[in-house]
Amino acid sequence: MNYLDHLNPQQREAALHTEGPLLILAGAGSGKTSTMTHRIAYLIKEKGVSPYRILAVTFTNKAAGEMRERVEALIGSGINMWILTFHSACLRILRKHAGLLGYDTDFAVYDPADQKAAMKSIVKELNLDDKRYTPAYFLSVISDCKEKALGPDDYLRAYGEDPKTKIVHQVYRDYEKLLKKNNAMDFDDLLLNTVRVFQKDEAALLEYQQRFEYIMVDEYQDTNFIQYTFVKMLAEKNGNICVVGDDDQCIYQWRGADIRNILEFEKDFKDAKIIKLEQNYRSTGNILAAAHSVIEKNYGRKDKKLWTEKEPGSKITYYRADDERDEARYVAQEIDRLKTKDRRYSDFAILYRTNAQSRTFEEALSRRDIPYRVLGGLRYYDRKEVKDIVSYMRLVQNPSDDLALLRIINEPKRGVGAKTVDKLQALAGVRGESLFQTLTDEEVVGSLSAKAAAGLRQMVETIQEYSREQENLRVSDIYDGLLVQTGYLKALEDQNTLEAEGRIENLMEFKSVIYNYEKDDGQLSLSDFMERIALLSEVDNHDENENAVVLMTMHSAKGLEFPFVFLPGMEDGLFPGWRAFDREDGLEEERRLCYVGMTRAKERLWLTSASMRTLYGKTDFTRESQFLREMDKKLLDGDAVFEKKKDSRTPISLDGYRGAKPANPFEQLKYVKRQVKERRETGAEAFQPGEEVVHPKFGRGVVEKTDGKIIQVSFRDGSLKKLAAGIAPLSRYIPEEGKE
DNA sequence: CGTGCCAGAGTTTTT
DNA sequence: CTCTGGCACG
Repeated sequence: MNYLDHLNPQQREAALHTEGPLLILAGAGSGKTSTMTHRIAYLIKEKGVSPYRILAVTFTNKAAGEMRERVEALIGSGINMWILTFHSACLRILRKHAGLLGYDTDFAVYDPADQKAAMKSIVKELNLDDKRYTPAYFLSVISDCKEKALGPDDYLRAYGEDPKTKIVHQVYRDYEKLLKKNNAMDFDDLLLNTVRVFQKDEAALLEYQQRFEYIMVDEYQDTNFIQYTFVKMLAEKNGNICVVGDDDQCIYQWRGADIRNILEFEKDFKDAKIIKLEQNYRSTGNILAAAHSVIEKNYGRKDKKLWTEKEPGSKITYYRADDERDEARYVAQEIDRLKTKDRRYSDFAILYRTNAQSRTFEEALSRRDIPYRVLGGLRYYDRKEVKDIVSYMRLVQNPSDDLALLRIINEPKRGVGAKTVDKLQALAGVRGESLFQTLTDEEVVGSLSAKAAAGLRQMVETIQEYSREQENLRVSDIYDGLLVQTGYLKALEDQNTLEAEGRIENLMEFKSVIYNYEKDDGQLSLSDFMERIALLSEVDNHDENENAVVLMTMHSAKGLEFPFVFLPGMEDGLFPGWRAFDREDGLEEERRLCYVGMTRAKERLWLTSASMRTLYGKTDFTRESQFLREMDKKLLDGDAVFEKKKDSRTPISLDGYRGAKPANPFEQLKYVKRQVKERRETGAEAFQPGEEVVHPKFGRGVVEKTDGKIIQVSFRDGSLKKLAAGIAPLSRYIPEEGKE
């Protein structure tokens, strides 16, 4: 059992406690994956449990992949064990049992873009006022319902009948009908329908209950009602359920995650054992303490406090920027400063609250030639060109996929407009066949305009050809063939714009995704491939080996860690976001998000804010974030949060604005803006004589004098250099903790 | 049918 | 600001 030796006592206890319900409260960075994988290894190796009888569910493909890897490292590879995401586990079950609900087992999985397209057609059909009722609105209500296992009628019962709910009810029903007709399920259906199968078919439920003697659930704090139900049904028989989570990291309540699932685990499962993992192996003491000083302000959390054997490390650096560009400039500068040769760019992460913040950082990083990668935002397979080509592939796989056909019927342009499409749809409806079927009828096609007919014939032929040959071709060949033969690639090339170029690049990138899958699985079939990408997200695509600074939202960063982390935009209204004040526990969730963000950092953490920020074209003064105010100030360094500490920059105060009091806020704003601009242009923003600075090449030094344009610095190596202000990569020297 | 202009909206989003 | 969707015009 020596492999359990690396575990600390609590971890080991958790790994050894295999029978009965177990809740592992695993704080950030407390080695929960290690604990889980060792627990699995213990079950298999020591208790002789067949891997076949173990189910481990996670939320992300990444987490599942990592867990599998680490289990295999412990007990050898090639194990037939279900280590899957909730969705892929359900997909597997449904591929077998969906017939029970009136689906073909080769049903399609609709991603959000498909859902939106489907919903749009419904809203259009019902002639609803699409100002008041957007597809997005209905989809969010429906998703909400499905997470709570409410069908259309249940919805009406739960929310009462009024004009509005009646409309939603109607739309919900139509949506369900449409999906069923297209033999498709959306993401929420995967879970809901699995539960329905279990409810409907006792034998099926029993099959899985008996098979899975041991069940493990990761990130339990983020489970919603339907996931909870799924787990509970499966675990009811054996009761050997182990859930791992951290109520402090529940950041998806707005998506239906129910924090009560973890808080009330002991009530749900009698005689549950609870083990807390409180030793943190990730962050330095100061980072941990600062994060704790924030999260402890929350009510209703399980009492726990992380500790570490690590040294306190540097304090948290706080920088109050003039505006968002100054903020980005500062971050880029800090990265330059700390990117020494034994560091990689991928050691740095910039984690923001909203995707809209990424742009300024991209600009600042490019300016310094710092490589970076933005994750999230527009998702990979949400990009138009990827979506288009995937639609072609879907058609090859299943020509009667009307939604896919509609998407690409005029992409590239074939002279098929709305009128033609309406006509074709009507015809297909009357004949009771799919659109594609209708298009194979030469008589129908012949009646269209010459241009449209020619284009469609070519398209139909291509699809049919690949459809026939898909068994004999590699996915990448199908992909290439479709791009060329449909004229899609050529149309992009002919555009000859920067945008089209970017799209082509994305298509090439997509091809390398395909290659990667083929490398793993030489026999990869088109349907295998489609299955995999259906449940893929961009963060899964993140290549940790790429040497680039990582930019993403704090939400996406959950579960990741980086030596150096920047949390920009620490301002009331941005973080916590102004919407957080609507909901009772909105602030608490934002605070948890702040905790998640801070605990991503291993060595150093920066918090920044901008005193002025332009968002959506509007510029406003900001107030430092409530979370900054809550944080233990002893742990902060750099610009003062509450009292103005020594700040080498001349602060832009309104003192210089004495002329026109009583001050008009609008005039004041203009004044400050002018000052900021002036500083940026003259580069006079930063340095005063006597100030300690640091240069990536010359090292540390002291500013001798400056006229705003040229800064004269005497460096420690004895050299005296004249540097161009605003251009030379000079930064203020920030002492490390414990030194000087 | 395709393009170009304007109005309106814009947290977070594991699958 | 910057993306999207609807509508009018060529």
